[in-house]
Amino acid sequence: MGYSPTTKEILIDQLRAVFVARGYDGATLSNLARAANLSKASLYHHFPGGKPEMAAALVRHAIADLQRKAFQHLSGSQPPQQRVIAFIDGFFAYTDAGQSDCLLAVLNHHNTATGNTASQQQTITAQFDDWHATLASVFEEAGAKQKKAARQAHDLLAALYGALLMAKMHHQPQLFVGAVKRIRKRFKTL
Amino acid sequence: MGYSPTTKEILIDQLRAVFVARGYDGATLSNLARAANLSKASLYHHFPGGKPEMAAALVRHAIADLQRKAFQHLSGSQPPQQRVIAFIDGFFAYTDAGQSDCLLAVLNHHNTATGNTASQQQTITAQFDDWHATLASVFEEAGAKQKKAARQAHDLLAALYGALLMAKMHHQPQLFVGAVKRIRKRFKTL
DNA sequence: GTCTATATAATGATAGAC
DNA sequence: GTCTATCATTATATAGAC
Repeated sequence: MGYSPTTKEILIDQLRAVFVARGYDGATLSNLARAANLSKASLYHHFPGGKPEMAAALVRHAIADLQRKAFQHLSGSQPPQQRVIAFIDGFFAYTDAGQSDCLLAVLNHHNTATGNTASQQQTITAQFDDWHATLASVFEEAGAKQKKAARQAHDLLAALYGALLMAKMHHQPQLFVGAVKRIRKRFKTL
Repeated sequence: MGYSPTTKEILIDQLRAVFVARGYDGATLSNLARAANLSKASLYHHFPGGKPEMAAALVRHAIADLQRKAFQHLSGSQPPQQRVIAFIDGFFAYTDAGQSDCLLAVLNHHNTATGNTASQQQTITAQFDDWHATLASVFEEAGAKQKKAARQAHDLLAALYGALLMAKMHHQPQLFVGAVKRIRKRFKTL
């Protein structure tokens, strides 16, 4: 049987699209309300704290989503090489084959934005530190020493996010598809 | 004798810092005026077109800066391998060793922002397409076939921008230093 | 839960003095 | 070239009816 998203999950996804496309400051309540087919007042019913609370909920949701779709695969019982590949494919799925940007990367940028609390940034940074450690431990399992494993983990994440960014700069989401294929090959033999 | 920046160049650099830190929508005229030690009205004297004109001038400036510091080195008379290394080092210098973000990447994101004209995005995209072609041609000179050279160029740019982004996500600009060293090694033998 | 209407603050932008 | 003062618009946020 299929998965039925709750109405709140639908709402969150509609809001996420606006934040991803326009950034924190570019996402106005009018934009958000229009995307959700709601009035601004109704948005305040769902998120009494306004935009900061929306962003906080979206960040939590995005972290859970990326964890479930990609990093989850690093904790399986398969050999480490296979887990890394599964992670890469999961990340590919998370970005919708390069057509959707990562909300965490988008929201992380605005360091000093007005209502975008510093704690949000801290949450994102802490999560990425954690993810990096998880990925590095898999590379250690595969035989790499600690420092090398940390470097490999960093390079893999940079390659994925860099490919996503470059595809966006060239306005060719397809470039991400090819880039991920090459990243896959590069990390197939650790 | 040292290089003396004009007052307008100083102004542009002050404004650039705000746009890089806060993005297009997050950079308010109050922010910009404060950073430049000017009133909002004075900013309109220098840029009668307001924020869009500022952004246009900043994009032109950033393109010239990145061209001069990094991509310029691809057009030398040295062997292609040395030119690629010089380009990587130039990009490293452009980002101030990973401590400064690339304005072009920042402004490219906000696709549908209010006053951020679509033509600005087109300018950036066209410039990156051009830079990619230049870099690919150097890889071709080094012996790679057309398609492989294009892939190598894409992967190098993705690696550099990805490393910059990841260092920012982890709030550790130092990570960029190490990442660039590894990118250097990886592309030393084409 | 959703809406209309409204309050308050901030933003982009201009007029005009110096 | 710079400023203060001001305007029109938009933004965030709330009140209160249904």
